[in-house]
Amino acid sequence: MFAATQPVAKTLEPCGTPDHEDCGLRLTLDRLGEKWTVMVIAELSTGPRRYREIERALSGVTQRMLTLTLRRLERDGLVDRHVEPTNPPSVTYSLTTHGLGFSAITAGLVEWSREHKDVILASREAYDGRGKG
Amino acid sequence: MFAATQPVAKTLEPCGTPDHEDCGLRLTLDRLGEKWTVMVIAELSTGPRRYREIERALSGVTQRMLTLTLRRLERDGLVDRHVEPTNPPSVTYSLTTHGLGFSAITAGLVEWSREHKDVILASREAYDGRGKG
DNA sequence: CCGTATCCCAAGTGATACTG
DNA sequence: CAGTATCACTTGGGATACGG
Repeated sequence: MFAATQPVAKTLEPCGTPDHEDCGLRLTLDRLGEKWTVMVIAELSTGPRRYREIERALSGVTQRMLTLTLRRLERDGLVDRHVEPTNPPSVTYSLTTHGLGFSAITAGLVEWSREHKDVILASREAYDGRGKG
Repeated sequence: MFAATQPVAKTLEPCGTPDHEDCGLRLTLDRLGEKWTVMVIAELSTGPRRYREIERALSGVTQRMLTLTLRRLERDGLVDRHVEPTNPPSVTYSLTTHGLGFSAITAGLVEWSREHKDVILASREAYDGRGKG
């Protein structure tokens, strides 16, 4: 009960310096900031999926964006792409070991978001409700 | 050693559905995706700071972006803004209890990023190095 | 000291059409 | 099935100048 008024999360400090680029945080945030990344990771976190399966799971995604997202995740070594040379071809995506660790991080994010959704929304309403007395 | 080939992070699945907007993940990701959010949180994670102190700590930030970032964090209830009506005025920012929890989440992100920076960079180089034999 | 107001550009994204 | 190509739009963010 004493920590609330006096924050003590030293872990974060080294990345607030001018040298923050060097700590690699931007690499992660750039990926995370993209619209479909977490949902793709989420879909793959329960097992390998084919392109079409991911597309169907992510309501609203365009082929362009799905492919872009998958390519970037593959480039960063988070996702593995396997092509079965049938006709028509069958392409399967899965998380790498590296990607699996990433999915654990995002899982914490998802959980926190779900738990604090209402707090955030309420806070916004209160904030926006100012302007008169 | 058995988990690497068969991912099992069920926690993520509910947010990959078409109803993903409802889980509040987007609220968190929108904030996180912004360029200066994590660095502001990082700076405040070790204690309250005045506007000018944050500005100096975040090399390269403009007043416009710093103010924008702080306002959005305040609106979401993550940061508290305290004005001391001196002349000239003194404004102090600090993490709320809510924000402190958020900083814990981002701390995990920072740590993971630092540990995997090299893996990501190497993976990119390997990926980009394709095109010939 | 602590902001706000404008302008402007680049990047992320969506829509749509086409292909091996 | 699994993409690629093109275009057009919207938003984030930097530069700069001004104000209480």
